[in-house]
Amino acid sequence: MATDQTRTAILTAAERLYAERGFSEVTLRDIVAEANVNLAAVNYHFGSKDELIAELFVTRSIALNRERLRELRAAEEAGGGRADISDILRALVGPILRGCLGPENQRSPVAQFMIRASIESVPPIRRIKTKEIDHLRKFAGAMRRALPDSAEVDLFWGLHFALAMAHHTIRESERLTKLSDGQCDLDDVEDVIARVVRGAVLGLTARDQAAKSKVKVAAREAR
Amino acid sequence: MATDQTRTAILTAAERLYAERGFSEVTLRDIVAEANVNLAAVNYHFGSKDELIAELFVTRSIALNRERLRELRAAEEAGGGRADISDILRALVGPILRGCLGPENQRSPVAQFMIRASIESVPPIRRIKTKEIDHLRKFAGAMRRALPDSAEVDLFWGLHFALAMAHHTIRESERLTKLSDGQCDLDDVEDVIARVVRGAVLGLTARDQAAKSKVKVAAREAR
DNA sequence: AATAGTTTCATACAATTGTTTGAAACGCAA
DNA sequence: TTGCGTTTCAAACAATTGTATGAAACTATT
Repeated sequence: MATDQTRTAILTAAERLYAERGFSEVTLRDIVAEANVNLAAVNYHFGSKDELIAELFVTRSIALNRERLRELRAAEEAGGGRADISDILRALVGPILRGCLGPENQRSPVAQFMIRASIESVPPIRRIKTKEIDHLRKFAGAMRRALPDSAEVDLFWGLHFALAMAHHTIRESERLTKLSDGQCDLDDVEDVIARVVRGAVLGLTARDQAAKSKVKVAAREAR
Repeated sequence: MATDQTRTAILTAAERLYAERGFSEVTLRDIVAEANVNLAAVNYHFGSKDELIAELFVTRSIALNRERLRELRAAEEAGGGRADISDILRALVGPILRGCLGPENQRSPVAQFMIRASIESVPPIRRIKTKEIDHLRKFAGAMRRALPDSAEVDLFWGLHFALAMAHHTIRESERLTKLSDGQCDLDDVEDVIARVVRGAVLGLTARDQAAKSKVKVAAREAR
C-alpha cells in the first residue's frame, strides 16, 4: 500500500493547478510535471482526466458540506433547536470563505478549487452538481425555523444572496483590492464573513425598512 | 463593403455559442458551422481566435458601460448632482440584469456573453479587463456623494456586494429556480433588480442595526 | 531465489485544435 | 472584356490534447 504516493501526488498537484489556472488551462502533462510522475500514471490510477476531476470535486464537496452541516447543527443545538439566522448563514458561508481567503490559505488551494468548480462548467462536475441543491435545502429549512414569519421566497433569495456575496468575494478578491486601493482587507477573513452575513441578514430581517424604502421609491416614481 | 455579411455572421454565431457553452467548449469549427462560413474566414477577418473574442468583449463592454453611465448621469441630474443611492446601484446592476434575465432576453445572448466573460478567465479578455475598474470608480464616486457620512471602505463593499448579487443571480438562475421550486421568479426582471438594489442599500445604510448586530455577536462569543 | 502481481516508464496513437496556404471565385473600375 | 484587389474555399499544417501499449522495474509472498 504505502498510502500510494503517486495517487496523492497527482491529486494535490492537480488541485493546485486547477485552482490556479482553471480546468481548461491545465493539461495532464502539466499535472504530471508538477507531481513528478509519469504521464500514464493518471490514466492508470484514475482511469481518465474526467474521473480525476470528479474525484477531486466529490472529495472536496463532501468535506465542505460536512463542515457546513457541522456548524449548522452546532448553531441549532446552541439555540435549542432554533438557530439564530446569523449563525445559520455563518455556517453556510464561513467554511468556504475561511478555506479561500486569508494569508495562510492563499497558497492552499483546497477551497479555491471548489470555487473554480462552481464557476467553470466542466462536464464531469456538472454531472454531480445537482446534489448540492439538497444540501442547500437543509439550510433553507433551518432558515424557515429561524424566521417563521418570513415568506419562503424571501428566504430563498436571502440564501441565494449570501452565497452570491461569498462566492463573488472569493472570485473577485483581486479586483476588490485594486478598486478599493487595499482598503478592503481580504486577509481579515472573519471581517469578510461578518460583512457577508450582516448583508444577508439585513435583507432578510429589515422588513419595516423595506416598506419605507418601497414608499420612497413609489414616491420618486410618482413625480 | 456590403456591411460585410461574413464578419457579422461570425460575430453573432460566436457570441451565441460562447454564451451558451462557454469559451473553452466552443471551437472555431463550431463557430464557422453555425455561421455557415469557411473555416479560414475567422483568421481572415479577425486575425485569430483571441482577437475575435477580444472584439466581441470590447464591443459589448463598451455598450454596457455606456448604458450604465447613461442611467447614472440621469439619476444624478434628477437629483441635482446628488443621486439617491438606490438609483446609483440600480444604474449599476440594472443594465446587465435586464440584458440577461427575462423571458424575452433568455434567447438573446448579448449580455449572457458578458457574464461568461466575467466568469471564465480567458487570456484575451483578462488583458482588457483592467479598465473596468476605472468604470467602477465612477460609481464609487457617485456613492460617496450620495452617502458622504459613510466610511469609504463600506462603500466599496456595498458596490462589490451589489455586483455580487447581480452576477450570481444571472449565473445561478437555474439553480435558484430549482431550489425554490419556481418560487423565485427570474422572469420578473424588475423585481430581481429591486431585490438586489434593496439588499445592497440596506447593507450601506442600516448602520444603527449594524451596531446592534455587533453587540449581539460579541455577546454570543463572550459566553 | 523464484514467481506473481503491481506500478512505472518511454513511446506511440488517434483525435482535435488554431492557423496557414495557394488557388479559385468574386466584385468592380478602366 | 480586361485586369486587379478582395474575399472565399478546400486542403494541409504543426502543435497539443487525452489515451493506450508493452516492456521494464519494483514489491512482496512463497
